Amino acid sequence: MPSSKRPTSPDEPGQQPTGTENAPRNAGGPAPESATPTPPDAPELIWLRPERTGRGPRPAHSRASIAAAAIAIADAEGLDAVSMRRVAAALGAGTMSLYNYVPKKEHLLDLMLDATAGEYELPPAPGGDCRTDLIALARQQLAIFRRHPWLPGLVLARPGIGPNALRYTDHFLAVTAPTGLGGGARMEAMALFNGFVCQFAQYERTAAAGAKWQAELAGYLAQAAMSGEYPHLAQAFTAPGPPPDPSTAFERSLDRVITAILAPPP
Amino acid sequence: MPSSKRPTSPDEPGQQPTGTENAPRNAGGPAPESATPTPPDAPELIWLRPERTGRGPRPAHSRASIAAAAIAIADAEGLDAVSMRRVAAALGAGTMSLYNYVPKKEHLLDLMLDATAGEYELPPAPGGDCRTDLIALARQQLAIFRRHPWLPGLVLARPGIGPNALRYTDHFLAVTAPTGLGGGARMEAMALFNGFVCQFAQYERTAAAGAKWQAELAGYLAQAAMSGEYPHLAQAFTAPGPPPDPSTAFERSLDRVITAILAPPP
DNA sequence: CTTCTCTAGGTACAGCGTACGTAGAAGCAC
DNA sequence: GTGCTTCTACGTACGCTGTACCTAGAGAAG
Repeated sequence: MPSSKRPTSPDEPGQQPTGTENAPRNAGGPAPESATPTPPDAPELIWLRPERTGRGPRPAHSRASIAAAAIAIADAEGLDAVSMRRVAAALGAGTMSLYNYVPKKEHLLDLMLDATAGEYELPPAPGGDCRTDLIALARQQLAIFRRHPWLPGLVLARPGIGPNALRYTDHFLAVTAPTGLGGGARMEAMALFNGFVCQFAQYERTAAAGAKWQAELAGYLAQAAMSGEYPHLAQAFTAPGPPPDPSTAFERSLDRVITAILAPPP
Repeated sequence: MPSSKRPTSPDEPGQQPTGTENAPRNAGGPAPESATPTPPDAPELIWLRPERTGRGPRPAHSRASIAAAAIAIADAEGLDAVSMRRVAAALGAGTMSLYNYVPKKEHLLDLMLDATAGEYELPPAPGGDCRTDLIALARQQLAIFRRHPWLPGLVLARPGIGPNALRYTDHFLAVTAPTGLGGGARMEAMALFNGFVCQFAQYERTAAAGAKWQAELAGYLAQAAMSGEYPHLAQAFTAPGPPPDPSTAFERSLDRVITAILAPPP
């Protein structure tokens, strides 16, 4: 595959994901010649690779410390500042040494993703009222997203599942157990729930990104409404009554989402 | 701005978006010396820049043709194949000529985004039943997303609003007018609605991305459920009853989302 | 001790976005 | 018409990216 640089998106659906450059290795040969540096059947999912095989010298770093270093950079300077060189330098390591821990940059992102999922403080057991529990969970999720402005974009682009994300999933399933919904339905509900919080955080982030951008957008919208091409938009703009309070927008929409989740299956 | 390469995300919220390299130009000087190549107050939003000023030679290309070329590349080879060089070559133009039409690559993405929003075939007036109209709209949206597998990722990363997106917005507002909700509330409803469809499409895309990846994920999940660390996950896996049919997952969740939208304000 | 496997890290390459500068074409004022 | 101005086209160059490949050397297994 000649094209490199696939920073966020996993891959296209139409073509084989990554097997192209691994498959031809030892293809057809009965004896695997000499050694196997990263064997062809190595799992794509980083969580399926053991962190340490216990053979050679002890690694100088851990997945946790690598993730922490990358997160620190992303928090301070944005996700685009997280390059392999940058993270390696932050760890005091050579650039290519990082590749001993993380076969591809995507996996570094996976590490970051799951590390943030470890920031949840989940109660040992659900509180009892499903709606209350879900609201508390959503608020905590939004807080984490706000703490790491780059996170929503990453979550939306890469549906990764690491150990910490599993802990979260387990908690969500526990909280929604009283609904009587089946496991599959509750997973779908979780997707809806997470998706909403994540998108809200992402919207918040871009809205806060720049006053100029927002002012321009408002101007463009107003101009469009005035043009007469978009009558309903114009009407929505000039409608009577107070506009909805933006500071409670999250709770308001969250309420609708939870209602949708708790509704009985059709 | 030393850091370039910001493929999808707009910017960090903490720092000024792009004014850094434009502001110092002619700062304090009373007379604007000589010419103004891309003046400092040029709008960030591409839709606020006129496509043609009518002075020099006629441009050889149009925004529409540029967007079409970029979309063709993205459809065929994925969003990462869309580089300025690649698009310019597809147009038969020199790389840097593209920058006469599109000041930054982000704006090229905006063009692509709005071009796909032009693929909706919207009826001249709402059909009458709000739920029916919304279901039809969601199906059309999903169809567009499936036609352009790279689209969900882009939409999730960049909340762009061009002329075609405005047409869509206007239609949504028209369809939801009978709900009695205010303009702001209907905009929030639209965000919820679009977000759901987009995330669903994005999920579909990654699920279809590779059999190996999906198999590994399933294996990892099963192993996690077996480990005893995630009791509710395990229970959800072994629960009795048929798992929900994946082929109707979209309609099922869409139904919940529409219910949430149509619910009266609290 | 030998051997084998693992880690650390340097070098190199193709490709990216785009700043900058030059050459020439087309519209406007006269 | 002439001349000025403003636009378009595009080559070159820079700093950055992910990562393939290779060489040493450390440390456990036999």
